[in-house]
Amino acid sequence: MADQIESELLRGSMDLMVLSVLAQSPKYGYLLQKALSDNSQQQIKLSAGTMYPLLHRLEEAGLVSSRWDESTRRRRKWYELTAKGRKKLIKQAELWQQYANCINRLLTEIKLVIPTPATQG
Amino acid sequence: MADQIESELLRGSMDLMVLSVLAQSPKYGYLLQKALSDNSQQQIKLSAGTMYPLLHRLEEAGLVSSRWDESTRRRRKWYELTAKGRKKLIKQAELWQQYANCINRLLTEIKLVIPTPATQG
DNA sequence: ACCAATATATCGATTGCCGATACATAAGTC
DNA sequence: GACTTATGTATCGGCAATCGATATATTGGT
Repeated sequence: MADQIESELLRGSMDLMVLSVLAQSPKYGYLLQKALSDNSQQQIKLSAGTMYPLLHRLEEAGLVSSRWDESTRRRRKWYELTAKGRKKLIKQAELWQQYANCINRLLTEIKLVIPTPATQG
Repeated sequence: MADQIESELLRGSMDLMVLSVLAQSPKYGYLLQKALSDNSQQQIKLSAGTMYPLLHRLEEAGLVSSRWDESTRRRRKWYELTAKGRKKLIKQAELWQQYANCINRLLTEIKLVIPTPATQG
């Protein structure tokens, strides 16, 4: 089916996607990769080289917190949203809606896109 | 009203926006800035430092062609889409739709997870 | 004479993305 | 036993996009 989405378009919204997947439930990195892939019909692949630095940045910014789990056979670092992270997510989601509406309006004007009812905020 | 959209989210789709605005009609840089701003309810600002290199890249890639107009009092460099540029735009627009749908699906799902905080024990 | 708007352009700093690489354990196969 | 694949976290270097600052020049208004 649909190919993986070009990285060009992804730039800048990886944070939003990671935050939204973590909002569903806490996850460790490897699980996050799978979840994002599954949730996007395998269209969005988050490489390890992108993901781990990203998670570290999110933690640095206080948007997620992490905790090592050594009780399992494989050591895993679990991440979960902080209260700050949830607020940020909500804000970023609203921003995204605005942004997407802008682009859709542009594309609609040149008739490349069939107008869809505006997504609710 | 709505603020200008954060550059974070914009990264990677400036090409698409510029191509779509140029698809409406040929424009020179300064006019393109105004058009993009107007078409987005002043939400998207394309700085000169971003735009000119971007236009040069698009030309380099054969997606737009340029022509100096010296007949007016101010010299202007007009840009218009090439056939290749139109094809690229159509392809990018489709890709955008896919991408936007992915994100929207993610954001829709978390709304089930983040309802009102009232019911939380 | 002065200042804002128009018009194009480059440069450097910053940052995000990603392939390559490294390391380690676990599970399955020949 | 040897080999491969999957799981799991992490860093590094290269590449490319964004943008503020800066430069240059003309036009129009007060």
